[in-house]
Amino acid sequence: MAFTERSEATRTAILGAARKLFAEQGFAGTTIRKVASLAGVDPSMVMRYYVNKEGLFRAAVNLRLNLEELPAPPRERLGEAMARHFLSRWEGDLSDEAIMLLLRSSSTNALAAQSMRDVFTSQVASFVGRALGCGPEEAARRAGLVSTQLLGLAFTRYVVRLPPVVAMPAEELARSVGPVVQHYLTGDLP
Amino acid sequence: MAFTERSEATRTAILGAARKLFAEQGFAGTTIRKVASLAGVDPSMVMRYYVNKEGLFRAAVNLRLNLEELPAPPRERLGEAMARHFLSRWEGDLSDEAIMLLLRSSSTNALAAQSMRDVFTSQVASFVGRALGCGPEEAARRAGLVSTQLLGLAFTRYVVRLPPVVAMPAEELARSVGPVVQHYLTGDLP
DNA sequence: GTCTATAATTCGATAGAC
DNA sequence: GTCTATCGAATTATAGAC
Repeated sequence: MAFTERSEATRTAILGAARKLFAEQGFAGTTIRKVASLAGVDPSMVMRYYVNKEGLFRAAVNLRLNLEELPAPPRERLGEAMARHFLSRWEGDLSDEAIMLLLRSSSTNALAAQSMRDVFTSQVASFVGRALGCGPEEAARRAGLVSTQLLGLAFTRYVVRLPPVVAMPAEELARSVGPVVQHYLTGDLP
Repeated sequence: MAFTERSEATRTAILGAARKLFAEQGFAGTTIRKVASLAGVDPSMVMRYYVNKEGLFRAAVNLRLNLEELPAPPRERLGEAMARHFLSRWEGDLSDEAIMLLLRSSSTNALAAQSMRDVFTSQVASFVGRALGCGPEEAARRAGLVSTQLLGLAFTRYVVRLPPVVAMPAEELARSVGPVVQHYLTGDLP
């Protein structure tokens, strides 16, 4: 399909609104009407460009962790570097809508959970494999354990908003969680 | 209010069905009709006894971690004991509906998130304070960090169902995560 | 105590005029 | 490309008969 500039502007406005609402309210809580309203377009435009609600969600989910941007640190400081990388993505002015979207929706939406699995098996596990120079099976196990900690941090800080976890500055969290990630990366596995 | 035996049986049947469905489908995905159907009663009975959907949810949320049942282990094995306690609650035949309910609903429901905060500030933090004999502020910080790991484990294993985390037996997970919990309990804080 | 009937919304999706 | 009008389904919730 080819699109004119006009339609392209509408498409991106819809997508931006959808990302924001899916991230804030999850899949079920987001309605096509609200997305259209926030984007300033007619609800039928959403259907026209994205067919249905699932198509819109599928387009909105596009999480790149950009782990390749992480400057290769010495092996023994990899854990803290990873923790810092994730926290810096999540914090900041425009907080990472992609991860919040998956975090909020994967509890009740199969497609979101699948996307989360894809991200954390392909991107995280493959990064771990490259960084450690280990086989894919060991990389998957280590990446899985790393994910329990990093996703748990995101879940408690941004979704549940547990007061002591919210109160800690990102820098302090990176120093607390870093050694744990390091342990999962290079420590003994049971 | 006083209730007869007949109404009491209906009430508990409704509550059991509600717990199961809220745990599986979250707040938005659960409908009063489905709850009534599973409980084998008329939908209007649900309204009669629990006023509205929020009242039903409020009644269904009642999470006791039973940390007082945990036999006091030596201080240096507390981490693994806690990890094992949580995993043994979550695993097993009838898996812990209460935590799944909160886990699945707190992403998009404010009441569920509040309940999760209550549980992990009161029950977990107070347990940590007693077990370590430290002040409430330190206990809250340590309990918060412990929660990032334990909730993250539950989230990745039972909600996202990350393959490598699902594949590990509970015993292996306890041995992997135990030292981390131990570190948050008794290690240095930044 | 239990159930029928239905009100009042809301949502996703479609058809078609312009 | 954009919008109006609307369908059909599902939902929470209420009123009232039995």
